[in-house]
Amino acid sequence: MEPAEGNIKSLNFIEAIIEEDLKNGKHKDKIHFRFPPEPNGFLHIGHAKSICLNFGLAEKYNGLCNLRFDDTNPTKEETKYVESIQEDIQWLGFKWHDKPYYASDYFDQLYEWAVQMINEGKAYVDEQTQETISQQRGVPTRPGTESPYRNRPVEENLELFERMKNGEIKDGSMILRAKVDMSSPNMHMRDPIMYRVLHAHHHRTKDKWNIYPMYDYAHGQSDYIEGITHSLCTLEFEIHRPLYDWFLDQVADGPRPRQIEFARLNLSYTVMSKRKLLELVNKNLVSGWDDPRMPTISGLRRRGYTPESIRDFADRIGIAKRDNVIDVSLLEFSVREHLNRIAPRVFGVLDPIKVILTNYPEDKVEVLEIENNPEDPESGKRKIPFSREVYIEREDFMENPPKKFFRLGPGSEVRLKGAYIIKCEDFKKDEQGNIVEIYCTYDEATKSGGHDQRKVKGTLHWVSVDHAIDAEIRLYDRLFLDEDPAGHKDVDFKEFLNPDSLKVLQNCKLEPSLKDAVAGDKFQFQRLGYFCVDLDSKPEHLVFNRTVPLRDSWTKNN
RNA sequence: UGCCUGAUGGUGUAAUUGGCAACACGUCUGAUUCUGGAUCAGAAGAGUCCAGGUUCGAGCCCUGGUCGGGCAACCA
Repeated sequence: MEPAEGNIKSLNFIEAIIEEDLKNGKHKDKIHFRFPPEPNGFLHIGHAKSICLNFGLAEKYNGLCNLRFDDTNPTKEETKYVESIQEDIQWLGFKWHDKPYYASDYFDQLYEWAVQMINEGKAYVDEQTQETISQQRGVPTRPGTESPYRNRPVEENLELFERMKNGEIKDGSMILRAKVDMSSPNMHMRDPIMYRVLHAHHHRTKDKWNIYPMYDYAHGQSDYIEGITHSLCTLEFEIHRPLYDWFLDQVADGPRPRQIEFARLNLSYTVMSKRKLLELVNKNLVSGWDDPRMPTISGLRRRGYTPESIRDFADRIGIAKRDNVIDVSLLEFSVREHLNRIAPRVFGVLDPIKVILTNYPEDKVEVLEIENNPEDPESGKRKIPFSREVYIEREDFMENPPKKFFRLGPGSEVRLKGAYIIKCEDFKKDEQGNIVEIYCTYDEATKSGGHDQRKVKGTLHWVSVDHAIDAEIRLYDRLFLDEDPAGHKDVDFKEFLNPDSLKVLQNCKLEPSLKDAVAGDKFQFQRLGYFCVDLDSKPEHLVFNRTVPLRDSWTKNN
């Protein structure tokens, strides 16, 4: 994963800014980033991009990165989300500076600054209705009109704001507004709201506050309080930057943070908004935030993705300002790449059909040695029992195979991997015409590792019937059938849900070494794909998730 | 019709003060393989949204367009 020597990865535009600043000695202390999630949902792969960016930059430039919960809206935020967010960041392998920070820790300071702004005539209490205020704000093409309360005396503002804080004011009946510019072409500058009245219980400050600051006011000030140097956010906040700077102007006298925007991640065949993901969860269209089909970090984790693969993915997609849609296959490439290196190879038959080796002794059991991972010489070997009856994959046999079918068919030969070359002599069908048993002979001289170098085109995975253990296997496919499910004006994204995104297979046959596998263990089921043990798995009922199939140039071309 | 912003192979990202458009994924060949995986070798694929201009020379600079994204929550 390290770039080859001489192949230095070029800087993205944010790194270019940082290096320029560093060169000019702009930052006296360490550069300081922050990742500021709102605890109102689980983190997804788009957040992973941002996490890798912020924490990654801190690592690269020997700086710091805070985790700060942007918890200014108690009506949507919950403790369970702050817990999952911390778990996900740590799982990805990043460490935040010091301790988790919270915007709510700054409510007192924010309040004081607001009072100061009132005193300086830069903020006022407005008591018009929401509709009126919205109307007065006007439209982007025409200036807004000023509120009749805009120039009310400081004393009055002070008193009213105090009453708002003390809980004497009804929700929605008064707000504190910054006095900026009602005629600005930037709607965010038309006297933005700083505080609203909310008699809501906050997950941390409990019932202390009856007013809560808005994002625009709280965010930049929080950055400033924490000494953030680079405040990275997504493109939709670009238009907020003048306001971000304006609020900073009101209080800052030292070095101030600089907001830089980059394009958020879009992934094909999925949705990436917390609102939509929440909807899938609430309507039970998925099993939860960590459903393996979800693009959440917890979903990917349960699906069998590794932190390394996600960080590698984040690395590959880069950072820029133009809108982008990354193909999910790139994410899949990253997991395969990592799992190929680390996942032990095992045999598992998803759709078993019995093969009987007619010339193999009835009671004989051979213990064969097979290497665990040809990609990893350190991984050693394991023992696997072989006997007269084995299961192979149903689709590895065809009664009338096409020309280039390298597997089993009447009269043809294949190798059972790690064992012998076998030849199909006959097969049996039931009344419905389904093949139920295949009869083969084995060639004793072709035992794996022996001297006979006879080659056959096909190699199959298999499991000894008497030694097989049963398992449930969950096969996942993309959650949506449309490349951009949320991109249709007239069709709800849920219309594009893939009805076959989950297939549960029972009575799959696995090699006995898998008996003690525990949740999270990852394997390559030879010739099939990468699988991991699911959270639901129990010793008496193993459950595996398919993380991703192997690349397959056969089915792709047929 | 206002403001902000972007445009480079199919996808994503590069291209130092203007100097032969590069890398990765994908695709296609071939080699190799006891995984139709992996690996290795190679190829095709853009002349940089358009039109002008400056320059010996423009993806980079200038002018004017076109197209895409965002902005009018007491959300973040």
